[in-house]
Amino acid sequence: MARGPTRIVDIAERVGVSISAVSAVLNNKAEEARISPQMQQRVWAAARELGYQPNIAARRLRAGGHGDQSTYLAIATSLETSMELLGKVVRGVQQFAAGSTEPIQITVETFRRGHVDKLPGLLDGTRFNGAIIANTAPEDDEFLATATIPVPVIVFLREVSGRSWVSSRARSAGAQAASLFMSAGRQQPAVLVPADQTQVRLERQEGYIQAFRDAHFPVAQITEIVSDAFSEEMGYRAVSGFLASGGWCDALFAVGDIMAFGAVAAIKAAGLRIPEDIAVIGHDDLEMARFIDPPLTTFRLPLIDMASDAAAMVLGMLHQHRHSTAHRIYDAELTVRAST
Amino acid sequence: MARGPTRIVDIAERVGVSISAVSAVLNNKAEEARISPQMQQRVWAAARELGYQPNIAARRLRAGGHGDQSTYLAIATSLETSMELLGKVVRGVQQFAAGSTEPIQITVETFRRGHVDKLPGLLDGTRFNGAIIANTAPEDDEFLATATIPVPVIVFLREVSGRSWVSSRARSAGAQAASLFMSAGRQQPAVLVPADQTQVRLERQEGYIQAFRDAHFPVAQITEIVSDAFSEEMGYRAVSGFLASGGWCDALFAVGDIMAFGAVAAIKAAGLRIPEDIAVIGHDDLEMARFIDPPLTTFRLPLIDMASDAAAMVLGMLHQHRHSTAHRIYDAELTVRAST
DNA sequence: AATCGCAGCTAAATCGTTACAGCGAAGTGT
DNA sequence: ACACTTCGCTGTAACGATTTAGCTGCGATT
Repeated sequence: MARGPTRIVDIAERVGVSISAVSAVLNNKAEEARISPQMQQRVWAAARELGYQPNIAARRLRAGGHGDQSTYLAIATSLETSMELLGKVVRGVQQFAAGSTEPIQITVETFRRGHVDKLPGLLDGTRFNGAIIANTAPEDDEFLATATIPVPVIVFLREVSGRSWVSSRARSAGAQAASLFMSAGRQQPAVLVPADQTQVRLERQEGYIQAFRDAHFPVAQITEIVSDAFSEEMGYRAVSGFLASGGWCDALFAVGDIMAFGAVAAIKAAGLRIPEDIAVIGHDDLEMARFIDPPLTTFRLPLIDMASDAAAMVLGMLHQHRHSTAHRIYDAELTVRAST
Repeated sequence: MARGPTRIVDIAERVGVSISAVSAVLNNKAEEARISPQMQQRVWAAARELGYQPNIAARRLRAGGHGDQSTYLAIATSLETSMELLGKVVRGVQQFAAGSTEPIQITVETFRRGHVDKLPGLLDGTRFNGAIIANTAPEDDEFLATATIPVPVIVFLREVSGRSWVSSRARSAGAQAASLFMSAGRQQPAVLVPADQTQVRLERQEGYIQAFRDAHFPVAQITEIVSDAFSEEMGYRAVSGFLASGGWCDALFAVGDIMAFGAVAAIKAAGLRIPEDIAVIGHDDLEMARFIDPPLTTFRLPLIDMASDAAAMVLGMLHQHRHSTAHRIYDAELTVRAST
């Protein structure tokens, strides 16, 4: 039993029959192969007792001849994330695959945030031909920067040295939010960030703060409101807590719409008006941003195009057989709505 | 060239070297295997010219010995869907996998709505040991009901005859919404549904309408507002159009929160008050439901538990080697908020 | 008595890759 | 002149499943 997973040959031995017979039975081809009913029973019984699971890799290898030998492109993401990003990435990659001449199989693989090193197939190349990795934590980025990875990999919305990536000019978005607030004459800016920061969101924050500095804005400190997690709920609690404890600001930049939604609800619940008392800017332009009250001023990244591009880059690397890296940076576009 | 995808042996022949040598070079093991630099160059060049892609199945089969021979559990979903459901299903399955003694690999496979029959690996068992299928269209359900599928499959949020499924008591949720409106003395109920209905949402609608009928509610017709798609935007447009064209109702049940969000915005934009003029009930209890203005009364399904259950059922079927079916039904729980 | 047909199997090839155990030639040391 | 090492490879056995082409008895037919 220490032999590891049960194979067809194990069943064959136990029953005392050939592996062809077992295969026929298990594939419901017993009639064609003229296997007697009692033999079928014995095979099924043995399969159940031994806990047989077909080996998918072997099956696919065998079937591969006439079937689809396509390129496997993985979208790897950590789960501790809003699914909206994943949806757009999948859509973008599909868009690329639809326009590609070669057949591409898209799979979504998941890893625990900070544990991308355990992503199956990443280090041994046994799961996919290439991958787009999104939602990495700093530990993941560090791992990716130093590890030897046998398949082409592209990092999404991160800039990892030594790797190819597709990212955004995050600082500039932050700076743009800052100048919008400054030109509106706001006096006390704040920024809402999650405790588990990601690289691009951190850069948005930095760009925002830096822009005030650069403009010699007469404020000693830009208030930083930290939310326990990247969610509506935590955004709400962080801002509620801030306001309840006597905090004050008249301009709030949330580094993600999800948190901005919570913030907007918190501000209204505190009896303050948006934008009169506090102006709010978000980032991501989720569909919901237009439908909250008031509609949210926010930045939008062309995520679908970016993902499509990332897919093209992976395929390019795949064909080059080179270890060169490529990078692409996109700008976020600001949509001004009633919240500012 | 008509041979299909390039294999290692093709490269070996072209370069005039053994396949072991090629393998060593391509796996960056050239140093250990003592392959001369010029030979490495020639191998890489040939690989590039021939467009070599390693066969993942073969690699995994080979590596399988010491590696992870785990059970592959697929979550298959159509893409024309909000990702929020997918996220919860993935989380539920992961939760189950974490508590399971045997190693389970989770993959997300996608299909085009109405084309689940083209889902790779579904008919030939070459991709996964078992699958949870969500977001099917009626055509998909029909296919699943009649097709011979070699792997255990469980349908999520659908009741497909001849298959195992995990679903919800959707009619009863609709009926509950109706009785809430009736007991509040509402006069003219309406229901907001998407044009591309799904089974559970259709049943919510039917249960809602039936409940009014059963109560001999004095209304000839329950207004049905049809949204072009299941999205905030389309929900908004449908309700705006309805109100602008002189339509009237004082109670609206949206079969999904996403559409309810659009509806709420539309009602407010039309100058009507919620719930004074129109009461609104949604379904799904998305996190955002608590943070819109007014907070939305809505139903919640324990999707994560349901998905975990579905995973357990697939594993059960896998071990039984039986073609029996199993079913589980969950009730939605109503959370009353300010929108009613 | 020889042949035929059929039931009920078996043997072996195959899919593409990797790992491991050599093997001949050239160079080095004594 | 001989053994020994190093270099630069080669040959082949797996990995686990499916498929195709048989093969062996046995009863029935001619």
